[in-house]
Amino acid sequence: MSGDERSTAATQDSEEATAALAADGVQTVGNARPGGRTARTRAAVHKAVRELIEQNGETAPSILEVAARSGVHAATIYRRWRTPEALLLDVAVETVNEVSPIPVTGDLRADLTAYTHNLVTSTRRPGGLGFLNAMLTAARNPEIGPTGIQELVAPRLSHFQRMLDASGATELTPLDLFGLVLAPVYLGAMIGALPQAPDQTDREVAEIVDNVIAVRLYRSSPC
Amino acid sequence: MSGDERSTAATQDSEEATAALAADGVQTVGNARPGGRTARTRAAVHKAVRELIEQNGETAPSILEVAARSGVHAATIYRRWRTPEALLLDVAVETVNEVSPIPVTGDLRADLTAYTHNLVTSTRRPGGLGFLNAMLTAARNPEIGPTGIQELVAPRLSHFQRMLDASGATELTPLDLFGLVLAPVYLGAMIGALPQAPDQTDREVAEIVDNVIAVRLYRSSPC
DNA sequence: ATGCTAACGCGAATTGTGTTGCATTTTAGA
DNA sequence: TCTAAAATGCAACACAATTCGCGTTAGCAT
Repeated sequence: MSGDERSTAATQDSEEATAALAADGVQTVGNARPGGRTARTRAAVHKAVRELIEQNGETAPSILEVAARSGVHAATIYRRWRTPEALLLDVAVETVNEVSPIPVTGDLRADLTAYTHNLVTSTRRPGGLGFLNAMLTAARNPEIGPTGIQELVAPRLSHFQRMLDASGATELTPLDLFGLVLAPVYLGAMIGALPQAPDQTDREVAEIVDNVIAVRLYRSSPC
Repeated sequence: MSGDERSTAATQDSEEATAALAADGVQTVGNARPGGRTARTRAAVHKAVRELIEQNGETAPSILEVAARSGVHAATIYRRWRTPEALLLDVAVETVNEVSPIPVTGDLRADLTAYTHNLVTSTRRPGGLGFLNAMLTAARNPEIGPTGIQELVAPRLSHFQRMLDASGATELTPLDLFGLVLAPVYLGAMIGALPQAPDQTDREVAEIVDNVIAVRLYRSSPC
């Protein structure tokens, strides 16, 4: 958040998708004015949401709570985000893009290990399942639909593609990584299967990465 | 639902877990009386929930809607299930146990293929993501906690264990299947990555099963 | 069959959530 | 600087969700 008030500048190429969906409540009919006060209230609301999540753990904050904490009037929040789910999704997407970079060094195992370790750690934090929940809610929302979800996911998938390209892993697709890394980590966290001790985290991460390697090997030569 | 009114008889060993958590609103202080009318209203409510899900797709029904449709008074539903989430979870767990059997023939690939195919198909139905959502909500509920979730999942895991035992796949654990099969299918359905054409389903299923085989081979001999 | 009481139905009361009209402030452009 | 309109604050409002008290029904044990 630093000193700059304009929090509109999120991360990399995922911004359009975020703006297109999450903050869809905005009336951009005439000439929009995203600067100044608008950015300021947006930042205040986001900040309040993050703090509330930090406090309350997995219990999602209501719009009324966010309004009280941020000092922004509830009607304003309703007008801009429409529903608590949309607000949470907006914050979640922005947070993920800030917090979970996808490394591209050319060493597949190293990249995957770094990314997975980061992912596992983040799912343990209070509200760590918030992103999954926000995505799932969006996926179940008929207003958004499959197309909308894919727009949200697309930038992450393309980053995975870069990681794979850099290491020459042509046997794998971004969707494979999604299924072999993201999916088990999130659902593992969900059923509380992830180890709590930090030293066991490394073993868990290594196992997941090994699975990816195993699939890659199997596809290149089904011995 | 057949002719029998007592829907209390669910499936296999997952019943205790269901009763212990989902229907926790029941006052079992004195001498309980789960038969007769109680079972009848429970059946009516469950039936209404299923029908509403079938109609409305992914949009979760409210308690008021369920009350209207089932003919059971809303206050009664509130008293027994406390929240819509608990009700949905109750129905979801029961449905899964009825709809998704875990085959045990001794042939790992065959068992996995049958199970996965069933799973993929069920996630496509209206409300197919309802179970995932119900579990996730439960996982995020502090009242339930990690212990509660594990109780819900335990019976399924033990079934997976039987499947693995029968085929001598000692390299794999039930959690592996959870991470390699359940997780990717659910999250794949979530981001709309699953193919829609029925003939592509087989390819998708085969790919997932192959992944499991690959991991098993890799662990038995990391060539 | 008879009594005890859990479970239910009913309707009112309460709370919480989301909407709308209007005055005021603030932004972006002329 | 000045102006049109976008964004916000405010308060009243409409509506849905949840709880409560109380009388009635119906399992279950005796």
